[in-house]
Amino acid sequence: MLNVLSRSPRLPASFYNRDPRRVARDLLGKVLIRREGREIRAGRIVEVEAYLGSHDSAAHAAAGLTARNRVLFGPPGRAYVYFIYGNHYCLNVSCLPEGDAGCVLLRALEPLAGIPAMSRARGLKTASAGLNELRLLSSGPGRLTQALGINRALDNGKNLTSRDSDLVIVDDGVARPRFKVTARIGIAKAAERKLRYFVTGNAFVSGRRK
DNA sequence: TTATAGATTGCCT
DNA sequence: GGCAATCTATAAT
Repeated sequence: MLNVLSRSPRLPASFYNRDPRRVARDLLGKVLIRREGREIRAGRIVEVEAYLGSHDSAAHAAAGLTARNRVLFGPPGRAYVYFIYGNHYCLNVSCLPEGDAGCVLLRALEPLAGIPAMSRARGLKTASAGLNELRLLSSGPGRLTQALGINRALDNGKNLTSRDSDLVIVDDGVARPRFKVTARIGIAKAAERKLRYFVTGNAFVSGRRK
């Protein structure tokens, strides 16, 4: 597993230099990897949401360029990490060329590697392989960042397409899975827009899985 | 300077 | 299913 993932190619900047809705769909089935020397923590992306630019009132970019959201207006393929509800970090990837905002929020991963390290980072007692324990690792946007040790000071603005980055998304050759599209979770504005994408039938998808 | 809402989670009933 | 915890970016005063 580790060898397969280590050999897998990173997604290039051109992958992210597109409409966030297209990027969101195509990220399903790809693998997010945190490298720590020879060790890695990794999970397959099974749930995402697209956030658009100024015409999407739910997006942080809707208010225009600010100190917090400047990464969204930068080049594609960068990590946009923000702190929310006084407790949680959320990880997004910037899309579209410099000057155009837009991103994809990563909402859930299926754990693949580094599970004991993820379990420790999440403060869970057991590293057991039961499905319930595994779901607690990275099913949810705040959970997956905690599991991979992602925070704003460390990772905001990081180039996910760079060779020497310790945070990357790779394509390990698994075909894009079937997916469903629904409204986004936890937002009040533009709540009717169908911009959430998740893998059909996957147990690691957070929230409602209809 | 003060107020408020928020792309969540986990614990309680 | 309900709701408190916890803090910061941004809006309002």
